[in-house]
Amino acid sequence: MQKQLHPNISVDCVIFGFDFEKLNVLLVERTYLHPETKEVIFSDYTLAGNHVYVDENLVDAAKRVLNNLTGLDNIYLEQFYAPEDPGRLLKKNDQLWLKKEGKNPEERVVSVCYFSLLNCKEVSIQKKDRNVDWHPISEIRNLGFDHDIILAQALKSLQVKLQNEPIGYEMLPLKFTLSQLQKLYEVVFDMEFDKRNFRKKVSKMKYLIQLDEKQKGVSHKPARYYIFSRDVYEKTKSDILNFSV
Amino acid sequence: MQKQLHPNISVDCVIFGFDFEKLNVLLVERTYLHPETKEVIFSDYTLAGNHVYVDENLVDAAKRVLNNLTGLDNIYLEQFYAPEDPGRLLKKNDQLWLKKEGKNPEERVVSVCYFSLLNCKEVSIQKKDRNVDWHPISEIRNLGFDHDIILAQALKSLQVKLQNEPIGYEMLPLKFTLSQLQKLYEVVFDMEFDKRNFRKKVSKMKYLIQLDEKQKGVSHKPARYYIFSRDVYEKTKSDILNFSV
DNA sequence: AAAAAAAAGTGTACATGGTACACTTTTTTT
DNA sequence: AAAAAAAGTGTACCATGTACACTTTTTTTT
Repeated sequence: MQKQLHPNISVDCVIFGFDFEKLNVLLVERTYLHPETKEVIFSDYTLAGNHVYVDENLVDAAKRVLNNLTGLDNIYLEQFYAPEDPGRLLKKNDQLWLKKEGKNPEERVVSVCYFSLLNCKEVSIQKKDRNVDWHPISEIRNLGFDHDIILAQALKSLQVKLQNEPIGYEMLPLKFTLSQLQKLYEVVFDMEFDKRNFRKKVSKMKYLIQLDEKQKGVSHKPARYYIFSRDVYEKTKSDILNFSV
Repeated sequence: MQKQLHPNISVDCVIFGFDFEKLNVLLVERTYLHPETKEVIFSDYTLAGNHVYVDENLVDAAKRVLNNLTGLDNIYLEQFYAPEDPGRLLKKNDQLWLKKEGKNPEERVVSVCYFSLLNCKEVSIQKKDRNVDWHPISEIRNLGFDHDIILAQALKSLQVKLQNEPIGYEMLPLKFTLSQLQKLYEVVFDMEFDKRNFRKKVSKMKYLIQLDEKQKGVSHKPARYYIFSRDVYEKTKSDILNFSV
């Protein structure tokens, strides 16, 4: 891998995190100070992203961005979109920011976007010099660049994917309870589900394996733990069709 | 739109066409002759694609490529993938070809890929100087560049999309029969369906509207024609969830 | 020690949707 | 008039989705 960033190619990462209560997205604060007076000209948030090295695989670049913020490797990543508009970086604030960052603000940048899935509780965010933190998805608006559009696409793609594959486990700890799993589906789809029906449904998933172990330290009846078996999943998944619309 | 192609950004189009019998893809023949002896060094096929103009929207570039080959506007287009490998154009034949085309073969090119849907019978292919034609998807292999990978992704994306939205109509004439619609689903999913069950299923789709008109000039009982009503579809589509895996 | 609080865990009846399956009808061709 | 070709049609069974409320287990509080 050659150590030079390509001026026209970037990746952006929509990093979803579940904290057992809400669906969150990892955002980077962007505060632009007046070059002389140092007063705040604007301050907002963006997704995590970076240009790719000239000889770097796109998904490797996304992994690098993710590793930079979380210190983690082997995180679930899914390519979902590339913004189409050549004017995607031309808003006034974005231009100021790009200049400050030493970029040529006129340069067209095609960004290939990935979403990744994490359990908030198991990540320690590597802040370094930047202010990086989880934000509940319901409260996110007015992101920098075209990142509102990218985030909206990411959520749709996550929903489609979660309808078709059991990727929710990527956002849960190794051992989790059925209530936690249900809450995860509820926050991703922004819907509530009936507890008995949800359990009936997941009880058919053979790759969901009940442990003898129970929760500890909770001030109510402790729940049974479950684990996800990738092995069982890979062996039992069958390509069922239902062109439902 | 500035009339200069960006050296690092391209679009590729997987143009699917249905001919009432098979699923086809529009391919461009690529024959490389020895610069002096004019003997054929290699000859194969590629998807349709082109670099984008420096100030051109990606989807507009895909529309342009499509219009170039078919003369058509307002064709269904869906972005589905961007190849990730920086070495995607480095195979020997591809390098020869790029040089011949006046491109810098060392230059990294990120391609954003679209699939589009057509009815073969309603398209007259604009061959110009190139040999462009429909190829049954089952017979396609060893495409140039990384186009085998792109095509495989396109087919998966088409299947997912067709399971969730009634985009099959994009590959049929305005008026079509239920047998034609069934055949379309069969070739896309490479499965056979039961006629009665298929009809029971589509009879629930209110945007499928039966006409009084019947087929003419067929040597058997003529079938009723149906049309797709986008209006009815848009009004009745409800976001039903089934996280089925 | 008893009561309250909190969430876990459980079953049934009904409606809807999927699946397996074969013959009659209508039209053209011979 | 008969044959060929594809259109068109219904039922029984099984699986899945949905609506719905109480008991159990544990901790916390009094």
